[in-house]
Amino acid sequence: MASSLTTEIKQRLIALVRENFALELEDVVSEIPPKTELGDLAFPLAFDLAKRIKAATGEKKNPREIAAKLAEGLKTGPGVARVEIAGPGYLNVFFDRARTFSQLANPQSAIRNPQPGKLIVEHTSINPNKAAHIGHVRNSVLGDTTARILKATGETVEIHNYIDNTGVQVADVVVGFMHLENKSLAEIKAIAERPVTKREDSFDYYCWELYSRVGQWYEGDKTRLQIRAQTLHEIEEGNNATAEIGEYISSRIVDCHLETMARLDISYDLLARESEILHLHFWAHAFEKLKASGAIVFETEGRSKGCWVMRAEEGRGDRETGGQGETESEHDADKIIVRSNGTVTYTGKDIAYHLWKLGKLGLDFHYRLLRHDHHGREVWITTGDEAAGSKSHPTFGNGTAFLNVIDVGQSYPQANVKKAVVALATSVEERARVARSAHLAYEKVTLTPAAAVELGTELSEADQQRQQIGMSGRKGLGVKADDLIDRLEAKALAEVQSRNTDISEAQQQKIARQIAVAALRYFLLKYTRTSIIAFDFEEALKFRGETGPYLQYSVRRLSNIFSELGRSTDDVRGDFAKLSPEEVTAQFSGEAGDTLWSLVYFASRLDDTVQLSASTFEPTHVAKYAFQLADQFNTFYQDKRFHILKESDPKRKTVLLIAVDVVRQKLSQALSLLGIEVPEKM
RNA sequence: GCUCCCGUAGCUCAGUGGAUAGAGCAUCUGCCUUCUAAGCAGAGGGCCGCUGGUUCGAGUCCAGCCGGGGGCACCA
Repeated sequence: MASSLTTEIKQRLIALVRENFALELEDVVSEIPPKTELGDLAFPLAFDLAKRIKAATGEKKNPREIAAKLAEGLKTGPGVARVEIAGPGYLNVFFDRARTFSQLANPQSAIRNPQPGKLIVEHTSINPNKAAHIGHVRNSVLGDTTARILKATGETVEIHNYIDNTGVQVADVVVGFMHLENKSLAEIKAIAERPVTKREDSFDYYCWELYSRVGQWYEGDKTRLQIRAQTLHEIEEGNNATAEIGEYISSRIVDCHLETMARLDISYDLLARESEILHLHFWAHAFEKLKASGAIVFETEGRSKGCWVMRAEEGRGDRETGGQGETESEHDADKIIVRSNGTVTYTGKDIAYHLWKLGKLGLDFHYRLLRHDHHGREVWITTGDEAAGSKSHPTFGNGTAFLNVIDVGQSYPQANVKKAVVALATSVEERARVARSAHLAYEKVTLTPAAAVELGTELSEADQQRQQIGMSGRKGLGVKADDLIDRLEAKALAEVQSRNTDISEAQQQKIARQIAVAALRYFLLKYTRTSIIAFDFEEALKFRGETGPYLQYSVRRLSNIFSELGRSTDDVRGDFAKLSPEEVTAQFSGEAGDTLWSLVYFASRLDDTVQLSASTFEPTHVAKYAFQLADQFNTFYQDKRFHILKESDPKRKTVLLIAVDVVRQKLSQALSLLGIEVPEKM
């Protein structure tokens, strides 16, 4: 479409530069001019060429002169209406609007070129010991949306949710039940399985509160930390009563998390559990491979004596004058993988897991079908028990690269994991593929002081001065995901009921849910990954302005035009096919024509935006695009010159309807990529 | 000490080295007899943290400062 035309024009420019100036360009930079009047595509390349020509021949050329030469060769090509030289030497290209529009009018199939290999996207990965909070939701929404966008570019994506069911955080809640509440497994089960009439009764909320109490309990007497260490040890060991309790609690909490995420239309292909990584001895295999490859070495001296370490980047302190400090600072940066007592660190286990993700470990999990998600798709979970595993499970892992959505605080261990995995790649090609793996680091969600107060926290004077306050599971301070979704749904329901009295209550509730999801997902996607979100209730609960509901409302308006019209889009396309290129062109001329064209042209840029988002793993680009397209449409919609249904000229009406249909399709696609559904009524 | 991120309108944030730096919110002024108010039009509001450098061109790249937040365990 427009993007293929861009590529074509770039190729022709490269050829023109070769013919006219005997220079070889690898690529040509293009940009979108700030105003429609300046054209559809601008090339600032004449400035650069002037310099290169001078360097090559000594001849001084005016950029405008160069641009004029290129314009001469460019303006005769297909798809190009005209070419202008602007300012100090911009080459501005105007598309053949009728031709571009007609191509857009015929929706091509949504199937993209399938890409080779499989990307493993890991997201969510919440410690299974308490309710999910808004920070976890940011992770899940980023991961889910990134996966949707990658799939749209033709990638095969497998979605994993890592379950750290044998970690300290689970141990803490086990300690809470066993030592603070003196509860047996049966009693814990009674709590977890009791009927839930209000949100606070649910098990993950119970554990949220208990976890915070355990933190205080440790504070009261530090020797109690020994109980935690012992509990953790028993959980890791397995096959004992403590481990059984840990297994039960973490499994129930995982169920809660899956329900929470399902509310936001988020699901997974596989839940990979740490207990299996331990019990199936993934590390032992990884250790042999790491040793054999030289990726880790045994330290015989210095502060890491007796440990297996991964060397820091070599050549770090080369330019130092070479004092005593040099070797020490070099070795400071080495990452210990196996401690001197022979036990493996977290990073070591994570390396083993990631070797498995890429099919490089030589071991596999056993799998069992956990459930069918809200769309009826299978969700699998790992198991260490071969007998419990399914004989006919899908193939998991064996990815060409992994993408981990993990908060920015984990950058250091994540970098070490990738370093180790890349070091084990056996060929240059494989290294290149694996190197695509990335840590999709995102910033935290913090609380504004106002939000913290609203959650019932008493702030110290120092905290009141701060711009933001960190959430803390340990302190029980945070915005629980289900609470927030509940509030959004309640607010949305009130809005829906005030506007749509003619539909059933069930229908009102469904719409309210869709609006709540849109509001929350868009709220989390409108920020770049690296921006800290200081959570504010007022901001998050907004349905106006730059929000998800605004986008939904825009699509509703687009669709209403067709329902009021009472004709199908296919029908209108039939009319459109009968128009001559001249008749279409006529609608795109003049001031009104420019306005119409800029709307259509912006709509055509969805594909480019999706590519940008996919290559940078930054879903916010699609979110911003959707908002801008909706914004532009709404302006158009209220423009007196474009009252579509009242349009008396049937040809003009047809063109306007096709334009609206193009915008509707692109906006709907964008929303679908963002995980936002469009309600039937609003 | 080393390292990563952030600093743009009153607030929250966009801004692939290019043209007159944008949006939402908030404030103010208008617009519901409609394909249209979960919306639209308009107004005000900016030493793009500071100082240098590279470049035809810097909010964007480089260096150094200033301010804020992370990370740098034989923790996970």
